[in-house]
Amino acid sequence: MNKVKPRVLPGFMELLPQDQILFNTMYDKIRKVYEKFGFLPLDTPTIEYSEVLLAKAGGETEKQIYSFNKGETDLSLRFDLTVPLARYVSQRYADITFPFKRYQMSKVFRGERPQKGRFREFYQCDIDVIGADNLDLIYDAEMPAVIYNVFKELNFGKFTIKINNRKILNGFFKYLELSNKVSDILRIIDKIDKIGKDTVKEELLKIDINVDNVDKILEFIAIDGSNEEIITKLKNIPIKAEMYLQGVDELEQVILNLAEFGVEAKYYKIDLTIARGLDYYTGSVYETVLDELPKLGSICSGGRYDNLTEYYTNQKLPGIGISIGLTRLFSQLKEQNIISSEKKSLTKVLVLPMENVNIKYALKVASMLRQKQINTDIYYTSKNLKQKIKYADKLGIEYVAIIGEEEENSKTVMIKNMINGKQEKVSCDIAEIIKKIK
RNA sequence: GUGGAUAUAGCACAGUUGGUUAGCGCGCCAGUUUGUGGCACUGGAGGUCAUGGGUUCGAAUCCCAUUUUCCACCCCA
Repeated sequence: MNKVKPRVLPGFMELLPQDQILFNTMYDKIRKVYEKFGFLPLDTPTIEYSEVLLAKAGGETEKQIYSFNKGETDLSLRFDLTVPLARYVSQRYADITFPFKRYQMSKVFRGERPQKGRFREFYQCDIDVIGADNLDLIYDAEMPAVIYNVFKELNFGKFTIKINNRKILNGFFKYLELSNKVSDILRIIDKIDKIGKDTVKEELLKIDINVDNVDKILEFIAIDGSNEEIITKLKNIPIKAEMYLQGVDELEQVILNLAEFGVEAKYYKIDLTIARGLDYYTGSVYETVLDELPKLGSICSGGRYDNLTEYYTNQKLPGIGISIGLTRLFSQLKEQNIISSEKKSLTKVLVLPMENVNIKYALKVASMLRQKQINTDIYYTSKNLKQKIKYADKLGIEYVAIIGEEEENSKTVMIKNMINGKQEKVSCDIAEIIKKIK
């Protein structure tokens, strides 16, 4: 009989248990920090009506979305968690308490060519705050504060949260009378870290911006210094457009507030080249990089969007959010050996009943341990003791509880420490057993 | 969508100008040890050499096509 070759689609990450344990550890750490800041869990459907997901989309997003039909219905797999959130708050406006803070950590799907660090199915770990009518500027500082706490907790080394404000860029481009090319310009300057100043200049010239303005743009986004110095320089530029002034003002507030959130100053930095490709951002924008691994690019990004729900409702529901691409982050850090899998099992004690032993006794021992919240497994398969112990060894299980005829008759358990090889017979009493495995 | 590579055992690979029965390592199974793992030794299973066609006395090796996967661009997490 011809066998079907077992395989998974390219761009879909699938892990061995030891890697999955590591992945889940990261996932749990992120979730805990999100919850610590008051974000509520949300789980929207993986599949939505195409018209809902595509309400706003266009261009690249639309090309990359997985769509299909079931009967008469046009369906699509979600390609991010932000659009479903916009749908959710628009739909459930009456039942939600605002400001609505939610987190969602789930898989999203994008039908693009997979490559290094680029998946077609991947986890996004999002937090967003949605306000009714307005959303206080304090949240623009809370977002990076949460990021700071997450990456401190994950402990991958020094990182920098780069902060900018779209209003500053938009105001500046308006001042140069380039308003009709804003999204192209943003996309190009956003790549400056990757492609360099000269290529950015070339590309800007290519979209018909005159040399004079190209130089002004490059000069503007190159403004550098301490956060305070950058703010001062921005204020000294004689642009009177309200949007620009408002952007500078917001950015200044965010920087001031961040200190109040207890974020160490060296972990955040104003960077005027941060533009973000997505065009729905309207205010603060963020990108986070690991200082030691700049090649990974942004490991967490987001920003403020004021109009994302306009396709679903007349209610004004401004929001702000950030997203960690966990699948990419995990795969890249694993490849760079920044993180490595240590545990192959979550079992603390493996109970090994010998042949001829009444299984009831083994089950009783396991139950006692489980009642004390100790992860316990029993090896049921009929094999010799050597193989059973080998199983524990291969999975890195710390303790085995050997139960043979001797133990059963004397109501004892042989507890063996697999790390140092020592073993000792103790009476079948949970307190005695716990003493041995602590 | 554009460009460049790749394909040999479960995994990672070697395989000479084309030459008998395609190899090594890891992993897997068993034994040396029937109540004790890691180490060592011994043995074993596992391959239509991606697929199809061509050249040749003879193809994993050369040619063509298809497929696959990877890398880069675009875009993005």
